[in-house]
Amino acid sequence: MAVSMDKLVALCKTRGIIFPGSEIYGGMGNTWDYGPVGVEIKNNIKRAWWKRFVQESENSYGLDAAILMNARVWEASGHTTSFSDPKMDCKKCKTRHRADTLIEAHSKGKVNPDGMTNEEMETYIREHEVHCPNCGGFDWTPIRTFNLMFETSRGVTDESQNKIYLRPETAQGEFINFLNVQRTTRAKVPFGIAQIGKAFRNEITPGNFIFRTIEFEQMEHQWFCKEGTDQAFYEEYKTRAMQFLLDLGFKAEHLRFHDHEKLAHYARAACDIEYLYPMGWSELNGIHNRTDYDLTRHQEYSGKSLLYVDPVDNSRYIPYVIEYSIGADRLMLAVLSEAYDEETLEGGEIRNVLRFHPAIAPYKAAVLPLQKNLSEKARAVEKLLKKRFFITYDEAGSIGKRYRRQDEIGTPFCITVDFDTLENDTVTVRERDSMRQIRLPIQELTAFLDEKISF
RNA sequence: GCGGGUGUAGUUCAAUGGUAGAAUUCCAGCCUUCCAAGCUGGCCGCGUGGGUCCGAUUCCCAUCACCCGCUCCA
Repeated sequence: MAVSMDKLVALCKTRGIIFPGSEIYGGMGNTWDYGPVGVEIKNNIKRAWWKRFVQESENSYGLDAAILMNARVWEASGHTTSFSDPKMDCKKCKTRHRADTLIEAHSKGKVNPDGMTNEEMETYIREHEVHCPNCGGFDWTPIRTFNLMFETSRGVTDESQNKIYLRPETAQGEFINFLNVQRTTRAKVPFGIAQIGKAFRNEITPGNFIFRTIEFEQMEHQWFCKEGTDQAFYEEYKTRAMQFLLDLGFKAEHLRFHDHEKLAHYARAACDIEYLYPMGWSELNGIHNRTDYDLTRHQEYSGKSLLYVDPVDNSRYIPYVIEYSIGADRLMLAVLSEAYDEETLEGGEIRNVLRFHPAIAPYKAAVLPLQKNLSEKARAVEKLLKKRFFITYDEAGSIGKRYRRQDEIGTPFCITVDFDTLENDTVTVRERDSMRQIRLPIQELTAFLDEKISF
């Protein structure tokens, strides 16, 4: 059953998963704060990804580069000049359009506006009489560009200010540290650099909850390889990226590949994995063959050699890069949508259940005394398990109510301490999905949970 | 950013130009031996800022946020 975005947002807010940003000041568009439960889920997602793509991955290394970088980085990457949308308004029907999209559509793809300046695009549209696709009118405002990079400044006085940017993507951190990582790890091509970090885009956007936000977190794995091997690695990454999602518990029918027909000028191949979000199919992650474009540009702009010297045959070359990139917040949204379930009870009442993979669940288990006068023993069990796992404790209300509270935030196991526990040190372990109960000795709980939550 | 709509406890929803009411959640107590039981008590609200008015949650303006389209892509 597909969940509506409204319900998901409401559940996230009431259960401490995600709050609207700056709420007490009336909010701040397209920003969201992860609450006590949400931050655990998100961290678990990031941890699972890191485990798969760094810890268990062949020849892969982590990195955490600075958000603020020398502004020249963005000149080299092309963001300073081209990372802005050239927009024109139709004066007749008041709709806004992208100039480059208009040109592309008008020429049926024969003209590539990527390299055109705003003046050239305006001239093209005037000379070819490109009409408004909405109302058919031909009365455009001049192009206005919206730079998508957040600007700030370095320097304490106005006079000494230097304009710098919050990074609009994390990838450049991997590219500019390519040789640092390679030298210090003595890695041989092919090897990978992974990074999880925040990026910022000053977009004018409807958000769709955490799908598109002005501040977001990317998880990226750049694979540096020799030209000629690139397309094989590209295909391999498509498989790996898909397998990761399936292992997290995504249903195959909620995922699909989308190969890009239209490629960025530097790219050799590009493909997305799309997910069926509450608002429809949309991108979850991207895999791009970026060729040697990025490293070549940085070599050119920095004046520093970024050649890799093959220690075996002493050949020198700039590696090709396969980029695998997935938005942590988008994956969070997808995980929440996928986990969301509604159960209709006998009385017709509907309750929510979040069915996360146990590795992703915020709390691995809840410790519940059957009655309040068992709390001392229950607290002891909680204390024992807390050393190893993220555990919650609840003694308020009936046992059934407490089971369902835990279901709603996706806790996979409830551990109930009852009067028999006092006699023989065993507890009831109730599983969220099956609602089945088993009896386990307290000393076996750690091994039990360890096995269940592994990813 | 443009066009349309909406803003009342944590949530769902009332009422009102004269000090906002319910259900539920939550908290405390009683009760309670495994799937939202019951009883008693309690906490919490008119998005923000102006204006009109003796008086504004209510009328007007602005602003902010959210929803639906345009737009966009990690």
